[in-house]
Amino acid sequence: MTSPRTQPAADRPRRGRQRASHSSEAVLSAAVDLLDEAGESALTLRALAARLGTGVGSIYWYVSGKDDLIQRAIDHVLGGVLADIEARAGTGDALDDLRVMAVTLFDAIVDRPWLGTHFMRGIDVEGSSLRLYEDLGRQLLRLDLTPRQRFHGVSAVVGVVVSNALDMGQEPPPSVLDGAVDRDEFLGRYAATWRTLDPDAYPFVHSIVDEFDGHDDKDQFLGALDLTLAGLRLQAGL
Amino acid sequence: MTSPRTQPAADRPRRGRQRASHSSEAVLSAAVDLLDEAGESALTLRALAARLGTGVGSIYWYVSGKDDLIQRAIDHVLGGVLADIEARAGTGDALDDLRVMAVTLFDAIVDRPWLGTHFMRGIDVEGSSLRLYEDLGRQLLRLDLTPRQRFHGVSAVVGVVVSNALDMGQEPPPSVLDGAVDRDEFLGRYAATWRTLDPDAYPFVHSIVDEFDGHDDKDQFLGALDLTLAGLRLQAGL
DNA sequence: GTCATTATCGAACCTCGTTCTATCATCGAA
DNA sequence: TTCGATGATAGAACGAGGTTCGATAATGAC
Repeated sequence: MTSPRTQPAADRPRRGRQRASHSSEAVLSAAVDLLDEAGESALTLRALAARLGTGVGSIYWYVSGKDDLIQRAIDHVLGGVLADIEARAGTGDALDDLRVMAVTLFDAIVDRPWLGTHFMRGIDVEGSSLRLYEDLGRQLLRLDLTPRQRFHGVSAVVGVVVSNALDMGQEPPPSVLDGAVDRDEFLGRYAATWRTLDPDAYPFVHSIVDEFDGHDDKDQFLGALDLTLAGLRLQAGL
Repeated sequence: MTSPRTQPAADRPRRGRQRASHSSEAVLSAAVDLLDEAGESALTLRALAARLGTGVGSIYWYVSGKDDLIQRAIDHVLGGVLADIEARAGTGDALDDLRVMAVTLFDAIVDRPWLGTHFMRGIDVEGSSLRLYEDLGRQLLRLDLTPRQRFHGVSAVVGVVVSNALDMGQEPPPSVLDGAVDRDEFLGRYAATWRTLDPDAYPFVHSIVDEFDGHDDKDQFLGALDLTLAGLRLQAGL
C-alpha cells in the first residue's frame, strides 16, 4: 500500500493496470481545468472522476483528500508562474525587479482567482510556494536591510499581492460566471448605492466614489504596492 | 410571509408563539458563539438549531441562507469593533490615528479568525463594514492627498490588515483547536524544515529563518503596516 | 502458475444546506 | 365567539458533496 502521493507514479517505470490512463499529472491537470472553467465550486470529486473517466475512489489513490488535491493543483500551476517570474529577475534595480515579480504574481492570481484563497498555505514544505517566497525575498537581499526588515518586507509585498488579487476574485454568485454582467457594471452598482448615502455621515465614501466608479483594479493594486515599495526604499536609505 | 430579515422581530411589539424564544438577535448571538468556540466549520445549520433548541427550518425564518447568516454574524460583531475604533479617533496626527484604528481592527480579526475570510464582503450595503471603511478613510481626508491617493491608501491599509490577520488565523487542522500544540511550536516546525534546505538554493529563506523562528506575528503586521503608512506620509508631503 | 503488490472502481455512509409541508399561536373582523 | 389571515415553529425529505470500504483486475517476481 505504498501510495504514490509522495512520489508520483509517472516518475517510475509505468506499470499497473492501463484501463484508464491515470497519473498524478492527469489528475492534477484535470483538476486545474475544472477550476479554470467554472471556479472552485466546480471542483468536486465526482466531476473530476467523470472527466477522467474513472470512479471517485481512484482519485484517492493519488491524493489524500480534497484539501490535498487543491494544494497540489495550486503547486502545479505555481510552477509555471515561477518560471515566468524567474525569467524576469536580475535586470535592474532590486526594488524594480521585486515590483515586476509582484506584478507577475498578481496577474497570475487574477487569471485564476481560485489560487488566491488557498495561496501561501504550502510554504511549509519544499515546493513552488516556497520557491516563490525565496525568489521574491532574494531581491531584498541586494539591499541594505536587517534580516527583520527583509522578513517583514517580503511578507508585506506578498500580503499586498494576495489581498488585492483576492479582492478582484470575488464575484457576485449568479451572474458573472457566464458573462451576463461584467465586472464594471457590478462595481457600478456599489457606486450607485454609495451615492445615495448621506454625505454628512459618509464624507470619505462620497469623496472617493467617483474614483471608485469605473476604477481599474490593477491601478488599485499598483497603488498599494508602490506604497509598500516606497516604504522599503526609505528603509534601505535610497 | 413578511420575513423579519429586513426588520428584526425584536424591534416590533413582541408577539407570536413563545415556544422557543427566538429572534434575529438570539440566532446571531448563537452563531457567533459557535464560530468563536470552534471555528467556521462548527457553524452548521443543525448545530445552530440544536443550540437554540429548535429545528433547522426555523432559522430560515430569520436568515435567507448560510451566506446571509455569516454576513449578519460578521456585521453583528463588527458593530463592537466599530465602537472601539470610533472611540480612538481624532486625538493626534491623522496617520497616527489611522494606525491605531488599523491595529484595533487587526486585533479584532486575530481574536476571531473567522472574520477574516469573509471580511469586506458586505461593503455594498449600509452596515458596519461600510462604516469601518468610512472611519478609516476619514483620517486620510485630513491629509493633502488626491481622491485617488486616498482611495488607494485606504485599500492598501485594509489589505495589509486583512492579509496579515488572515495569515495568523490559519491553524493546523488537528491540534491547535484544543491547545495541544501552541502556535509557537507550530511555527517552529516551519523553521526547522527551512533550516534543512540547501543554503545555496534558498539564500533568502536561510537569511530570515532565525527571524521567523519565534517571531511575533504582531510585529510582522506592524512592519507591513508601517511600510504602507510611510508611503502615505511621503505622498502627503510630510 | 502463484502470490503479493499496484491500481481501479463504485456502492454505501455520513454530513450538510436547502426546501416543503404541516402545525400552532395570535389577532382583527364579522 | 368564530374564523380566516398572518406570524412563527418544527422536522422530514431531498440532493450534493467528501470519504471509506471491500471487491476486483492487472502486473511483476519467483
